[in-house]
Amino acid sequence: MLDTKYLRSNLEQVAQALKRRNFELDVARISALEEQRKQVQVKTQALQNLRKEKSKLIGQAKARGEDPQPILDQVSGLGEELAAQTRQLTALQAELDEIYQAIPNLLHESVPAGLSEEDNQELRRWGTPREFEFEPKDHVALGEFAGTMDFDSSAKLTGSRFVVLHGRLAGLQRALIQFMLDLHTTEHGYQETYVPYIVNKDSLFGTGQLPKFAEDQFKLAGEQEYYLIPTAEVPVTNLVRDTIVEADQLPLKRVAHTPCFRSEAGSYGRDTRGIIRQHQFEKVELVQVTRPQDSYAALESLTRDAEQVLQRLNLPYRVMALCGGDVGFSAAKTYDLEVWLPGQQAYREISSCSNYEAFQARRMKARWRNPETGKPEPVHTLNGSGLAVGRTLVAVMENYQRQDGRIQVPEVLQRYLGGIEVI
RNA sequence: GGAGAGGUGUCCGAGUGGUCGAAGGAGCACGCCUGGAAAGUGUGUAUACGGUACCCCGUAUCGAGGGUUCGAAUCCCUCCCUCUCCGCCA
Repeated sequence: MLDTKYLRSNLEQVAQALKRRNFELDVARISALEEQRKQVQVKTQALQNLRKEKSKLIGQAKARGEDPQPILDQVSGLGEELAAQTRQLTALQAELDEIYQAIPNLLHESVPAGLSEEDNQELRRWGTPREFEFEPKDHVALGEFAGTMDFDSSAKLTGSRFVVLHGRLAGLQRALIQFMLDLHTTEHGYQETYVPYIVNKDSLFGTGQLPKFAEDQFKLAGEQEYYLIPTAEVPVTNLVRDTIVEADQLPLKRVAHTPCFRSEAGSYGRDTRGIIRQHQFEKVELVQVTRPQDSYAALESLTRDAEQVLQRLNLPYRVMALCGGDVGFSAAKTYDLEVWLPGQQAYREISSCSNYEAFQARRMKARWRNPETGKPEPVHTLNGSGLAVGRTLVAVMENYQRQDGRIQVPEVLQRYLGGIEVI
């Protein structure tokens, strides 16, 4: 959510700024509604004031043992008028809230112009794609050859976009998770956090998945309105919802491994082969909560923390600055890490690191006490995958494959697999 | 699942129909005291929206939503959460 005060007093500028992300703001409608709201609000509050004054007089009259009837006569009919005004005000506010909640975050000035992912800007590359002396296979072929990646079973158990991993490959995924958690907790200063995989709608609203992206979520049946988490960003960031963090507690740096659940509505044709796009996947997520002045430095360091995982695994990647049209709804700026996949002969997204500035914090009422003003002010929130485990597994399989179809175990992972070097 | 207690400001905590945005304390900020500090002491210290404009004024908010009433933190209903005891259970 944008700062409504700022939005109201800078409507035209905001509308102009939002064009960079291809979003049309209905300035005329908002102005008209706001004007109406103001009128109704002033009238409502005047009536409330009148009621309060008269009620006070009644109380005082009664205390003196006088007959309050004359004053009671004065307020007859006031209740209905007030109720009508209140209904109108509530309706107007609901309409405005709906509009405001659907407005995406403002972009940081450094975000490159552009409308689609073709306009994303490559910032740097690391590593050199390996020269194969044979035709490299993709992860599906490798997994099926070894009998460790089983789509027949997952289709039987559940349906499409799920996978069953067997034996050493399942172990390799577990090793990746542990490696990532260990790296971020021991070398990058993140505190490991375990969180629920089911959250309520307030949490999803706080990070911006609701109300606009309800169809992307798995909603549970039952009396409670519960959802499976689409990413650990939701429970971990919402830890600071409705709280005031002391200045000396910032930055908060948290890392969590969770499964993630996404309906993938609207991506029916895409990435149907393999485990690139699944309804359920593992992810290690980095979350930071910072003072506003620190958030862009934090975005750089958080991105480097994610990059470290790829570097230690010796996987070639590139860093992309997403263009205005490709930055997500809640983010002000996003870097994507794309890993080289020999099976696809392409760089594919494996991490997305974003600064949300105060956008999520305002929705969540997550604040810190600014020592300079003494006032509670919204914090800045950031998160990034460090990394998407399923896709990292794909990258390891494809980059470390041997001609015989077996997979060399990256050195940093061997200690997690009892020292074995090949699976 | 059964029985009971409770949810109030940054925190603790009083308040059971009217003068309550809310006693008291802690914390924090500023001042006094001090060579300096501690102690002591004085003052201040919620958020949102609106009006007016930087001086204030109004309205709302005491877990959430509804109701009763001229008037609700206080009474009634529904829901959520926390704690204690019992039962069941990984």
